[in-house]
Amino acid sequence: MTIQQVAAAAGVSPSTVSNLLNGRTNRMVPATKERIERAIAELGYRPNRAARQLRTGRTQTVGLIVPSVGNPFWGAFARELEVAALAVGCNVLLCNSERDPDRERRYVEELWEDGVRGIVLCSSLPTLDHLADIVRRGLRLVTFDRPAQAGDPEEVVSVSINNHVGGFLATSHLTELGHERLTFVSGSLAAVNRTGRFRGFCTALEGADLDPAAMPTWTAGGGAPFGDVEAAQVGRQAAHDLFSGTVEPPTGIVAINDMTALGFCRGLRDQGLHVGKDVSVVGFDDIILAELYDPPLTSVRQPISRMASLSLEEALKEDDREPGRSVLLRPELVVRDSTASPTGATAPVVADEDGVLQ
Amino acid sequence: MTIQQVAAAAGVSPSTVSNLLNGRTNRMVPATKERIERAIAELGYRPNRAARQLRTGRTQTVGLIVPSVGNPFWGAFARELEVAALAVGCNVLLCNSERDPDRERRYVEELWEDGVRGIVLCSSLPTLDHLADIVRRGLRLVTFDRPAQAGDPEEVVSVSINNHVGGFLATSHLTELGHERLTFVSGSLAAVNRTGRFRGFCTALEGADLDPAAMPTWTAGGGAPFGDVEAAQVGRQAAHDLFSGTVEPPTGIVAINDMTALGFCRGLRDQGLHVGKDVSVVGFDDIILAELYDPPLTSVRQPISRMASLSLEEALKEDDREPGRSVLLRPELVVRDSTASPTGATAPVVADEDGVLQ
DNA sequence: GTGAAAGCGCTAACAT
DNA sequence: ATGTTAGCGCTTTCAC
Repeated sequence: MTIQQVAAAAGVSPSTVSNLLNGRTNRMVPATKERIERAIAELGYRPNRAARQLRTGRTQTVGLIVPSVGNPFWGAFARELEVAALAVGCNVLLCNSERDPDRERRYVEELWEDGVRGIVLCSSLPTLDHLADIVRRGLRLVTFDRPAQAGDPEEVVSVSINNHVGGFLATSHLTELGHERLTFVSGSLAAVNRTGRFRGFCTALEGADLDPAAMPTWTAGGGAPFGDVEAAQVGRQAAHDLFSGTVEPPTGIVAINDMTALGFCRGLRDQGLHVGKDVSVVGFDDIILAELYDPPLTSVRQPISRMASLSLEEALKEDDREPGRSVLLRPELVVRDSTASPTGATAPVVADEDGVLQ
Repeated sequence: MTIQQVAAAAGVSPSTVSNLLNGRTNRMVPATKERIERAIAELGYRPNRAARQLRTGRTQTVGLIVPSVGNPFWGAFARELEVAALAVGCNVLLCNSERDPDRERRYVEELWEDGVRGIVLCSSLPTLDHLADIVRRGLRLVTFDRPAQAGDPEEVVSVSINNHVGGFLATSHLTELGHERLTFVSGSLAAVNRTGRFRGFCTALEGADLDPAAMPTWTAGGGAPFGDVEAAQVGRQAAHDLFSGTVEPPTGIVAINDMTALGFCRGLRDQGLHVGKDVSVVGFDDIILAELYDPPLTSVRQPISRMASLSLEEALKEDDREPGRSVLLRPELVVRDSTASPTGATAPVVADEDGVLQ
């Protein structure tokens, strides 16, 4: 089934069919349009993408590179992006980078050669140096959860939440409950979003007249930089380390994400401690399992649906770029049962029935 | 960067370069080979896919259609499939069907037009009628978790666990613990894998001299057929219904998957009941969160890594098809703390440290 | 062992 | 308002 056959069937030339296919219907008389449309329908014709792409150099595909779809947060985000893409007739090519710059580079090259319209990149690595040349060659790159950094190619746009605010919300929730010994638990901090959250943690502590430097700290064991799937393992390890050492352990935890938070809760349980009673835990992302967990996890929610459509929109934009544009959305704290005041009494919190803090 | 320029730089014709690119190195003298390879390296040449595909009609892409990557099980599977694909230089195009036949059909058509080598389909719908014509036109279709059914196009191959065995393992674990009132909790049973699990449930009951028909039943509320993301909601609703009615509730639950099981646990908690004490719950899939949950969830594990590589392999096979081939792998029961004997005493179970039943 | 040439299906100047 | 035409970059007979 080619455009030629359709043209023959409709008694017109291929270019007229092509014009119809590309929305230039103003260049033909309605009767012609109708004839072609009938021919297309009858023959069940669908244009060949490879030919189209070879000719125009463009595709209807965007690439999505996430650290790991094994992490439900990225799964959920991928799904939202796909919904947005579907609505505008676009495909999504999904890749897992495991936050490995080499692998990321390889995927980006691959996607670029595939002719993707743009790439939504979710790994938040400290620099984009490994991708700079491709961006300079014209790749439209959108970084998700990684605001533009000094040194980034200026063409890159970004969509993320304000991680500083997120870290701040999580932490001040704990200080307001009366916690004075807090620990920020994360795997490697070598990701832009992570340092943002950590800065928010420090800011909130200072706002509560607490000294960040005086807090019990935990650092992911050397060697293997944990991937996203191992996030839970990180949390579990942290709980073991923090509660079995000689240092007085914290009463509240801010975790880098929900998987880590849930792993931490698991680690607490390993030691017979109770989340929400002995220790308060705040997660980040508000994945679906936060609500399901026992106890339901207090978490900082990211508006992923909105973020997905914004990311897609940016990834598809043609040339009217606004270089270096960063969109920062506001996260919201969802208070559930994993946090309470350190004495055990729950502090009064005003929240709607979905748990969103007012 | 085109093949012409490489040819010019190496002082040969495009066809010789093409021969090299396609592994036909036996057709040229080693010196030529080397010269071309140097030219390719120096110019940083990479073949244009669109042109290649237009010419050959083939791609290096496989399609993957899952019910929803929002469900961590599918996220994990997608990741495994990608790993397998990466190893053989293949791309994966990921789609969420939400188990909607129309959407599925649309995606399959889309992928087919995109020239994918094959499609791995994970939705387990009762029939493949909506895809029969495309399969007949040559689409290489692999159904995951959906053994071939009577009426399927014979070209379709399948990879799945033996769901009957899985349902049996889950259920007999409970009967061996002494449970006599069991309920199978699932959303719509209109999926092949689901009926298999349910049959295993019945078989195990009969093996324990219990009458399936005498068990308390629960059926997903009418109207909206729950999608995969709503699986947790299904479980929660089931817990509410089963434990607030006039019928004597079950002491053990076999859930269709872990998300539903976790939702069920949440629902039990809503009513002040304790999983593993008041009620035993077995899930299915062994997603990463099963292990993290409180209490850790007993679940039927699917060997997804193995299943992913098998699926990919089948999807990529050229013409040497073995029509109707079904690969059935054996699931294994992972016993954790969400199951115990109805009296509250834990029955002795022999398991290795990872919880795998011996 | 290597090259010339045709053409995959489509689009977009450029005619008319 | 519609048609003619020249490729996009590659593969693959078929010559030599």
